[in-house]
Amino acid sequence: MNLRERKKRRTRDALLRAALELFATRGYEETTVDDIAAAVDVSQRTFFRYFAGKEETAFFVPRLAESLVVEALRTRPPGETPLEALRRAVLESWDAINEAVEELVPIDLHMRVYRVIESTPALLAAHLRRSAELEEQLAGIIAEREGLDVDADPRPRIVVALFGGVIRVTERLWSAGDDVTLDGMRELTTTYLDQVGPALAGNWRAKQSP
Amino acid sequence: MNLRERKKRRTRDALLRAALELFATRGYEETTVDDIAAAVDVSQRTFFRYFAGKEETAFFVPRLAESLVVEALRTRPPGETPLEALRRAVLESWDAINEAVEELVPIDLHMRVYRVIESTPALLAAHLRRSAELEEQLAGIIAEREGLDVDADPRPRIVVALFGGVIRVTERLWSAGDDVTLDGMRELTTTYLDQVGPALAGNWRAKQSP
DNA sequence: GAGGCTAATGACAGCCACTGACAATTGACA
DNA sequence: TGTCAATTGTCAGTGGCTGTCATTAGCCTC
Repeated sequence: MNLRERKKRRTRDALLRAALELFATRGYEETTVDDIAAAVDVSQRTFFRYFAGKEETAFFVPRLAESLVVEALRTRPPGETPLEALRRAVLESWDAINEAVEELVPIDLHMRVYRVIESTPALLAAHLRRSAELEEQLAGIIAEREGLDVDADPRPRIVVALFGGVIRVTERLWSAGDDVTLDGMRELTTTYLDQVGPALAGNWRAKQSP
Repeated sequence: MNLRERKKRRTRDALLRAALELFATRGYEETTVDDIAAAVDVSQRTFFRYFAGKEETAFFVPRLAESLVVEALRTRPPGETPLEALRRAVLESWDAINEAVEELVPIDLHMRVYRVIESTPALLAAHLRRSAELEEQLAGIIAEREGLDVDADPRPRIVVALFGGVIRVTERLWSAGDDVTLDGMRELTTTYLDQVGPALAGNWRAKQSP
């Protein structure tokens, strides 16, 4: 890698970390692009040459994580049911995500930013749209696994929507709760995914959930 | 109602219709707030006194529709299962929605704006966030019906997430397709909701979806 | 129905996200 | 080392949105 390339990477990472740090401490809306640029001592214009917008910095790390999940789903054995494959893809890429993220920013910072995303309307909206795009990808992979046409058969999209819904409910609860660690999130996720079956079983009043 | 009140209502409606008309013909991003204000011959500042932002005009009508669905769910008989109640609440408030909307703007204009929402990233993001808020409300009502605590038991949120997911898949397909009528949407919705059961049944390869 | 009160409006200035254009700088490479 | 291309800074401008203040217009009382 060139000196030039290295310099660019360094600037980008510095901007990213400065932005996330500011978001986590001061809040997203309270941080201006000028603040971020000033923290790294570059012009505002340069910031926009590295990131399409302020928002993009907040989703830089999540995007990384998502790509790993997609990869994991692609390599799931074809014997598993769609819901099973999705579940395992998420849970088993957890460590790889952790590792990849840590190389970019401290995992703790990432977790704090995650909470900012959940609690900032503009960011939450963007997050949900990004999730919708991810679900579209996942549905495509599921359809392929099952030998179906996504546009002709609605079922792949429906299972993925269900799955995504559970994930989102989990994220929300996690970010609102006290245990804001990575393990806390993993635990919540497994618990909730295990609830999907019972939740759809019909009459809830018979047996209460634990 | 005062002359003052009537005048305000007229101004608001004029701004709303002008905005939607512009969005539908020229596109959302291509329409400036100044354009909207100019079309009604008021100052830009006045626009912002009626609407919190450009976005709000696009979601004024959907908000109305949502409130009717919430109302419908509240009055569903307690014997129905959660999914049943949700399904019927949506389908049976359809006519009421149609009526209420028509009083504000031509239904056809509303349908055209709906497509703009689905195809404009910024609006789609806002739409998804609003949907998430609506789902939160619906989950609360479901929990109440079943005598559960939403925060202790995840199942209400999970069913609503599934339901919402199906609705969103429907909206997306509808807005991308050719039959952009109200009846077309209603039909798609019933079809898809009927698919929920089969989609979760596990092995799809056995029986293909019609 | 004149006059005072209050609410709605317009005009203006300013902040912030973002973009295009051009000049200055800096690394790459012969 | 000198030339070329990529990176950066500066400047000017647009669009969404807000605060402020003076002006206007409906309302209500005497």
